[in-house]
Amino acid sequence: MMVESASETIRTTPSNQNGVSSLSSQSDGGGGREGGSNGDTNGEISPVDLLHLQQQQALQAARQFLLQQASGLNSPGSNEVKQSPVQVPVSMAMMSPQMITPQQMQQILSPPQLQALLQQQQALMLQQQLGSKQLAFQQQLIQMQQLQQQHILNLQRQGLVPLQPTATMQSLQQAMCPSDLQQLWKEVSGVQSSEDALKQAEGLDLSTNSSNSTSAFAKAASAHIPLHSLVNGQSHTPKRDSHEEHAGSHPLYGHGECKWPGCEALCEDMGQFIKHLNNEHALDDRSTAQCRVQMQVVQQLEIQLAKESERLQAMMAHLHMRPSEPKPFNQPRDSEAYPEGLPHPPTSAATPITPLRQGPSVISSSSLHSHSHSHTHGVGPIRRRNSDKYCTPIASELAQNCEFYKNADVRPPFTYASLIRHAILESPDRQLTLNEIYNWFTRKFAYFRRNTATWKNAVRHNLSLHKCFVRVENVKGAVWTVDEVEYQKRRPPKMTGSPTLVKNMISGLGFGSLNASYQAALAESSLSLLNSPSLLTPPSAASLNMLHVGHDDVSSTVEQVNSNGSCSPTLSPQQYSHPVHVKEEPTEVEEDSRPVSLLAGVTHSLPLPSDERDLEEDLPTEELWSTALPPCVSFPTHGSEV
DNA sequence: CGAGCGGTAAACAAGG
DNA sequence: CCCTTGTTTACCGCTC
Repeated sequence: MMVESASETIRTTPSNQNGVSSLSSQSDGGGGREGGSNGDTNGEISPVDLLHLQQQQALQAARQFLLQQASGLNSPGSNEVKQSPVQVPVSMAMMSPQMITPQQMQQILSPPQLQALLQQQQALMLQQQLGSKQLAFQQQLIQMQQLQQQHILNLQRQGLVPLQPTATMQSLQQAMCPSDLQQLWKEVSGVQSSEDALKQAEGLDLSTNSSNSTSAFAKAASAHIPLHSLVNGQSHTPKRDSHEEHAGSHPLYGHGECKWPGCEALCEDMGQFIKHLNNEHALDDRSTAQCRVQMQVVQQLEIQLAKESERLQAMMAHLHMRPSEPKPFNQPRDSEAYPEGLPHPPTSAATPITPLRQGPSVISSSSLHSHSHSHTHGVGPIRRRNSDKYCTPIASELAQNCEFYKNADVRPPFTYASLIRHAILESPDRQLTLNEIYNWFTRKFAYFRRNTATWKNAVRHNLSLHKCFVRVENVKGAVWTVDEVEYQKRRPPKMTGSPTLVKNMISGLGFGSLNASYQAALAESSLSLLNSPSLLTPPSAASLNMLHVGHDDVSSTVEQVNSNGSCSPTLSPQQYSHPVHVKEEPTEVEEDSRPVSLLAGVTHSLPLPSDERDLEEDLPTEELWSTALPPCVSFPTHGSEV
């Protein structure tokens, strides 16, 4: 009835102001993270340096090209231009070339244009060997570099480019020859162009997306250095993120958080962190186990990187033959297509967009509601009782498809209550303010970057409605905590043995489970474009092991935390949140500043064997088992556990 | 068919 | 006065 129309209006109204305002602080920050990627200077000229040089040349060239275009020097007949015409806005052309700053360029040019410029000019550059000019333009290079990063941030902000992938991309760039690099840029620009077009066609409020992710993106970008070192498998830690450096010069400390896998404990300063490190991560079985896992992670990533690089080269080689053929890796953007595929964008050169039902439970569920729903609210209700409550371990689900949800405008197949709970439990203190919950939603799900009025209302509604959410007064206001007991209580035992459920679960978990997690882990470190068949290649025993563990991962982070202080699910709510531990810092910043990097992602999936044990004991929530269960296994009823 | 659940909408109040 | 936060009620659709 009126509901529909109402929702429609809501959907179209730019109601995202809240999110924007709350997160607006990040804005410009993305700018000059230059230090990271190229800052490390050694006397020697390594291949990496050379590649950087190439990059810079391309950037410089892009700038030159831009200037040329601005001054009307660009000849439309140029091959490169023909390939991907770049229209420079009038405003641009009217500007004096000398006055154009990278920032201005960024503002003037759309990301696709920028990318196109980069690629075109890079091609020109390389061909004409204009490298000799580079010294004269060193300053410009730096600017362009910043521009590039800003641009990437922009893209990420729009959800067009996954966070981690960016980091990986840089690694890849550094590992590839110039021509490859050039090609890569082409690939990216192509995708972005199309995706951009789609977005714009959709009339989506890009600003909305940008609102919350921006700072996160910035951080992610800044976090690419550690990642890079990680991917390279070198122990040498290149110049770390400047932030981290300043914050305290410990690799495991940054943004006020302990970066020990799965920890994320808040530490106000270095001293506190050191203390925490010594206390919580002393040399014990657990820590060593975590180290081992981390090593596996690194190993696996290295292997995967090699594979992906190889594949990428093959792809590029292939595409080079047929430049007209659009890059297949970009997934359909619309929310309809996504649910069909895997949470990890399944489309690839080899796998057309066939509705794979194998995927993680998400698929079945999300496609389920998106289709079964009669609501016309731009987005079907989350409605997904079965999977949510009994089947889909939200934690593992999120762990697996974190990247997917982050970038795809797909409604997560979880109830609000589940999501809220997860958000809260995932927080360091197991307590969040309403606004923090909002931020979590927007940060984790592209979907929740719009229709803010609707879902925020739903969040509040759920918080108030469900007993499992406990409001705790704080010095600085109120925070919400989870009463796990209540939460478990509200899961009726009715589900036991429901045929439907089992069916769902089986189909949901299917064989996709392991691979899904594997992909998820990789997704953390791979470009979305890397989501191709090879990702599905059976992981090594080690990786399997790791990933298997990784499954519990998010839950583990949660559970693990729980196990820290109090371990039993039967504990009182209070134990999940020491009531009066208030966060001091601006939460948005802190939250967003969390480097959502591969490292972080993988980190989550670090629960070691020991942790696994703990987890099982600690929180026999649904999260656990889907993850631990092999595909197609009968499911113990969740209710029976509690 | 009804109960229960989840999602959505909306009214309202309190506080900043 | 507006916005945020929080509570509450009502309704709808879905599943069981």
